Amino acid sequence: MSTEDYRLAYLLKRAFYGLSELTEAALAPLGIDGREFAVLHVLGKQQPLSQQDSARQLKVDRTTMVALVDGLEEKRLVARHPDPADRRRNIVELTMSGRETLQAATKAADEAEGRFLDPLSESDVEKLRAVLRELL
Amino acid sequence: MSTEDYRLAYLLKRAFYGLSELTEAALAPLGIDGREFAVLHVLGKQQPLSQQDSARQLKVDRTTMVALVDGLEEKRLVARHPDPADRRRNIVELTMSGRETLQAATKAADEAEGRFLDPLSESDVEKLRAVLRELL
DNA sequence: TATTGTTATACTCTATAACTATA
DNA sequence: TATAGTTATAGAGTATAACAATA
Repeated sequence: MSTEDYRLAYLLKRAFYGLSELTEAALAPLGIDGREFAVLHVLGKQQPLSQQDSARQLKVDRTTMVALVDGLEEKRLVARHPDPADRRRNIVELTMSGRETLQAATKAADEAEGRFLDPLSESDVEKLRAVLRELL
Repeated sequence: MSTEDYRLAYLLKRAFYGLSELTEAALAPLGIDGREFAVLHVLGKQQPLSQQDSARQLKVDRTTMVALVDGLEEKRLVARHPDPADRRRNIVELTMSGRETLQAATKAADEAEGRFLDPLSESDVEKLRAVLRELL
């Protein structure tokens, strides 16, 4: 029952990495990792997006996005094609298989999240989400 | 006011990185970064510690710890000496300057944390800490 | 001139394997 | 044999700079 003055940054880091580990393990059988899931998730919410717009939403560099989309395209989960309205841009869209994988991945990630949040009451979970959203 | 279904992992990551950025900036004038502060903090709570024990508490690899202690020793914030009871071990201790830096760094990090948590009420802050501790 | 995507490159952080010295 | 610290090395993940195509 010690007061154990953990730094907040330490608590947040441990929580993030703890959840990430569970999520990565849950996604592995689907052949994707957490970063790829994040891309699919963003595209699932708002399609179509250019690579640059996707990168902005994920807060990653556009050069990072190239490699990320390369990987997903190789797996046939997304497709690129030039934007007719501005041919400098690549439109990135989920394929049929990408939509299916997104759905399965969302279920797997939700289950991992559920296990991670198991020690908390429903109201604590809601409170945690609300407080974290407030901090954005 | 949209429901904006952010993934929990995304919220935790953003919170962690947001706080980290503020903390790194607050520590920079003291000549240390967040990881070095974490080492000083652990040593401040429980001294003396071997390198390996410090590494375990910080959940980093012992090879990572070598470089970390190298840096802090160069800055004369910690000192290493062999444990007389077991000469394979290095005892790591804060120097006088290390204690002073730890004190100043704690103040700076607390202020950064305060700014980060500014949008929350006192009770929300306590709740956040409690819930995160519960998740460990 | 500015922007998008791309490539090559470099940097940071971390971990693995092999070595040494001690136990 | 096993452990603590060290070193060399390699692997993620990310960012910077430079270039081609397009606006």
